Amino acid sequence: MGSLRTPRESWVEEGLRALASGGVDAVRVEALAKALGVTKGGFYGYFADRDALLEEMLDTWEREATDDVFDRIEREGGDVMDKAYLAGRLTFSDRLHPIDLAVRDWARRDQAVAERLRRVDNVRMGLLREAFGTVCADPDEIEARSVLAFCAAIGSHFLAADHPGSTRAQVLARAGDLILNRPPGNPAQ
Amino acid sequence: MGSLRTPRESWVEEGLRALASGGVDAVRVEALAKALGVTKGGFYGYFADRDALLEEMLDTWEREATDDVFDRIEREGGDVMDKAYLAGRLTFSDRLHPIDLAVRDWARRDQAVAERLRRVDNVRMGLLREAFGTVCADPDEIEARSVLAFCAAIGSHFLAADHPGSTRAQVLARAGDLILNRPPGNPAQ
DNA sequence: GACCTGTTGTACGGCCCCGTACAACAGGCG
DNA sequence: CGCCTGTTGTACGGGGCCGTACAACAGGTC
Repeated sequence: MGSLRTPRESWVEEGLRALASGGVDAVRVEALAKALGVTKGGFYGYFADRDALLEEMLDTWEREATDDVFDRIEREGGDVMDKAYLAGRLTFSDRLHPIDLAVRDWARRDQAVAERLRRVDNVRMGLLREAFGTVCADPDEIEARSVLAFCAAIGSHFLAADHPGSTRAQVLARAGDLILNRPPGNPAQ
Repeated sequence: MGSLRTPRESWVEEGLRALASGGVDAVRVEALAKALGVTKGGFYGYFADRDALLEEMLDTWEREATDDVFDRIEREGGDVMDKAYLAGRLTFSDRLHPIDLAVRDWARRDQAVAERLRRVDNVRMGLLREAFGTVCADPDEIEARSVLAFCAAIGSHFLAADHPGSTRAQVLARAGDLILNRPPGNPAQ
């Protein structure tokens, strides 16, 4: 029995790489094959077609962005705010974040993807609500601060403006202070 | 001399429509022609190639998103905060906003587009800084609140989460209160 | 009406991609 | 070693798109 020279996961992995760097339209079977150093011959042994790969890529991303993050959080422990920070760091990791942004744009044009993203974002918002629940009591304010934090995290990667006299990181740190309703200059994410 | 049956602007307009609804990769000469009810025959009389059209689409967008907005603001008058609100309403109009989001994603993969977006976002941030300058004095805080407002505006259109018990608009209104550091329930954008 | 000028339709070559069919092949097993 | 099983390379048909060439055409002008 011949061994799996280019296993299923390689295609998914390479697909996610293409998605992250070029968007959905960059996920093309023949291009992935070339990137893997093979031809597309073996691809159709694992996947019915390109859509099946896209589906499985989304499965992988959804699992990594929710279950895997939760597992990691549970293992590390800490208080609710620590957990939210850790979730943020895992979500905006070098691996997940580019995929996240690509999926977000993809979701604008594909209803099924939008549905998946909704599930993932709801999980994340749940963590944020928990965290902000330790800072204020009014549910509407919790919701508003959570959305603000989430939008800042996403939006800052789509915002192209300069900040004369400071770095993006400094500005975001200060924005974090505002969102958490605390004086400037504290330890932060 | 034959008249311009499908003038230059038609192509640009249809291109922007395709960009807004499907991203750059949806801007294809033959598809635009079909949408315009003609063949691509005339296209290459106006444009050297597809890239020339993309360039001109970006010119049009950049002008509408900056100069045209400024002209309108100057004509309408009002105080600085009113101007910022009006700029926001013009920027997030049904026409400009979908284009804006598509350009934002496009910019992640094209350096020249990123440069244009940077110019446009800098103009917008300038308006926000002016507006927040009337609310607080610390430049760092002005910057942080401006970025927060901008990120909320962009990010809320990439965020897929639900808000149990309230609408996205309500949550954003409350977030606006937080950004402007005012008590909830005031008139807002 | 004949003519000119510039727009449009049609046809083409080239390229890239999808999905299929099948032959070539590598490695484990008898 | 020869067989078997499953992976891979190659070749193909079909489709979409780009950019070019040229013929057909419509609207003005004389």
